Amino acid sequence: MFKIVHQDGKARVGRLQTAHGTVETPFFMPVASKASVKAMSGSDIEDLGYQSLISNSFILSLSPGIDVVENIGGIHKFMHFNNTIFTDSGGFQVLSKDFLLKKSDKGVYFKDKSGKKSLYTPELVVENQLRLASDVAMTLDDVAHFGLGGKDYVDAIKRTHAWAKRSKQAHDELKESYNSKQLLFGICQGGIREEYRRFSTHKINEMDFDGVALGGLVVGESRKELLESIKIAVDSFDQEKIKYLMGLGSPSDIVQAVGEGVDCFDSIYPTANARHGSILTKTGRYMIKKIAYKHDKGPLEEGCTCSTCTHYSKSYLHHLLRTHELLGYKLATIHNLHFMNQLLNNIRTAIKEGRYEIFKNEFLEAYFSGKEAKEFSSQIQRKYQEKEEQQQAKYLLTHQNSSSKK
RNA sequence: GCCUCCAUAGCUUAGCGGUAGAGUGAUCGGCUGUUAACCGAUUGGUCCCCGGUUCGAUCCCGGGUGGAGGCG
Repeated sequence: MFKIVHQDGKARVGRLQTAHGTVETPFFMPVASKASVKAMSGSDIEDLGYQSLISNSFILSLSPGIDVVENIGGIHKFMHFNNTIFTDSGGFQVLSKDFLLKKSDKGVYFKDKSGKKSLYTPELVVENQLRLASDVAMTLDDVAHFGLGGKDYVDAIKRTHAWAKRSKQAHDELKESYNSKQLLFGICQGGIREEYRRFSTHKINEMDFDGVALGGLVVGESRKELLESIKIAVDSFDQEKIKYLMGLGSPSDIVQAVGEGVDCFDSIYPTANARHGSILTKTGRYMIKKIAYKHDKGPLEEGCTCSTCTHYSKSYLHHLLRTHELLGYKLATIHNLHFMNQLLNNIRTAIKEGRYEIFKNEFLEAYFSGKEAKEFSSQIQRKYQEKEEQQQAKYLLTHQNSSSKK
């Protein structure tokens, strides 16, 4: 199921075995909520070298419906992706005003676009994921909004634990009738309060899931608070278990989290950024739609081996994304996902070679001291300065005029 | 040559006797378990010109100029 094969400080390389192959950790999963990594086919994701992705059973239950995917023979066949597929529970969607109607100890009442209300119990959510035939299912959890009072966190924790227990029981009972080898991961909550997080981690750990996840993070905390919470949770989890930090996706955050012992990530970060024209590179993020790239003949990132960078220029991507050409979304997504996969490759290699700390520091140094970012910020500063001077001159002029009239 | 209509932000245009909004574009930023090809900020106007009426005209009147259409 999961085996650690290299350890370097707190960072480790492991192997997660699922019904659809082995995934080497640490790994990053692109998000395919509606059974599609936006702009990409399942084969595209395989071609980029991804061993896994994550979909969302709640969102699939709204459309096309669990039965549709089940009847076609499961989510792998449905979206034509043959490696490991995780499915999320819908727990994160309790944060969404568009979905959430009401929470109760029974479960969550969600509404769809038409306003139709349905109850999602932990048991139903587990069964939906079995019907989708994903390789790894997540329990339904209850996420508190960041910054709320202690009571909200305590309620969320209590519910999450009760639901986790019910999920596990339902999964154990149903698994056989579905003839499934699906794994089930439990999720801890607790926000950024140390005692809450520690308590929740401990409780979830006790229930002996196939893997454990850190939930309720990356929802508004500072980087420092996030890192502290990760440390606490990782510390309280059984070290032999695979640890999944849900929702984390920026390159710098991942590099740091791996250093604390996290094995698995998922996020919309690289894909959403790509579609919005934000390109990931070793020297930081930059915006391809900026006027500066209109005539740039170079690739998105110098030295990148992705199919976008080997075939197309910044100028072309600049044009495609500005004119909302569909190809632009795909080419940019290819680059960002290639970048992430490459990053995780490098991370694993560094751990295997016992130099993770050095790798981490070098990466962060380069990522945050991006030449391009610096150049542009100074350009902007200059521009604003000029503008301010102009406005001041204009003001003085009108002021003089009006006072001379008087 | 005559008649009709039009002229407001780079573009497409609202609008009103008390000096103007929108969409789009442009510039910049943000996206971290996605119903998000999205969201936000900023920038942007001699309201075609010259007169007249009026306390006050982008608005009403006259004359230009430019454009569109119609008739010769």
